[in-house]
Amino acid sequence: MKIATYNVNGVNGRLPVLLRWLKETSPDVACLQELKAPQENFPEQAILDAGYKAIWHGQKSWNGVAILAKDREITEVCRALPGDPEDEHSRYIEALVDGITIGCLYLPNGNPAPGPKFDYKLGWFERLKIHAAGLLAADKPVVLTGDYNVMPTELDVYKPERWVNDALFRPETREAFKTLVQQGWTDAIRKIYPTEVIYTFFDYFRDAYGRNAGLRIDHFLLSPHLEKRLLAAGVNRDVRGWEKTSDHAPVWIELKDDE
DNA sequence: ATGCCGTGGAAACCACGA
Repeated sequence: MKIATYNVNGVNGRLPVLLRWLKETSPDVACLQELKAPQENFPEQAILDAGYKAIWHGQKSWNGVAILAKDREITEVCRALPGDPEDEHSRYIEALVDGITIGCLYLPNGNPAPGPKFDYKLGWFERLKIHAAGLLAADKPVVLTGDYNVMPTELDVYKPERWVNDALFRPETREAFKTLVQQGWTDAIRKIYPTEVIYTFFDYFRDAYGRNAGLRIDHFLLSPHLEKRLLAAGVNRDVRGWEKTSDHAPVWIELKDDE
């Protein structure tokens, strides 16, 4: 089973690219972030026509997450990260697909840091850790994937020294990601490629893609059950070079079928 | 060091992103 994640940066503006990517790479499950569309403006029919069922949590202007599945049922578990009823951002949706719990997340950017946006990011991280610990304790196959807005190590940044004070790379942010992983999760890309430079995001300007001036901020965290089933992982880097494309590239994993 | 680009929504600019 192939599972992919893609920060589309506007699901309607990106629809031709999204449909082409689905057709060319044919993931069984696709987690989308940054829909930037209210609930009623999600392009459900076009996605159904492409062969995918979908659940989504939209929001006017910003955020928004979705889970798509081809030829499979999607059973929604929740559409908010527990722990703060005041949080109105659409940044988390969770579903069961083929017995796998799939958490699709869009972690806050957090800039400028320090400040209230950075506090919100760290608070969101703390809630994610609590939720993730509960998922591990349930001892089931789980994937937590999406745009984490974190470069975990210097290997994941084209010029680390320029990012040390940025909310995506500050010590507090890296520490939060590290302690999350240390609960018992596996970073799928790093399991397959421990030392390679791999990026999932390239700024739109100054030809960041052409210069390979990127960041690795979209991640797959796997529970122990799924770590054993991991066959392959990668980035659809060429998608970032398409016309009218997102500033993120899709990331994917391939899992062995359950016995 | 920087929003130089891009999106959405409102209103011919602004917020936001990483």
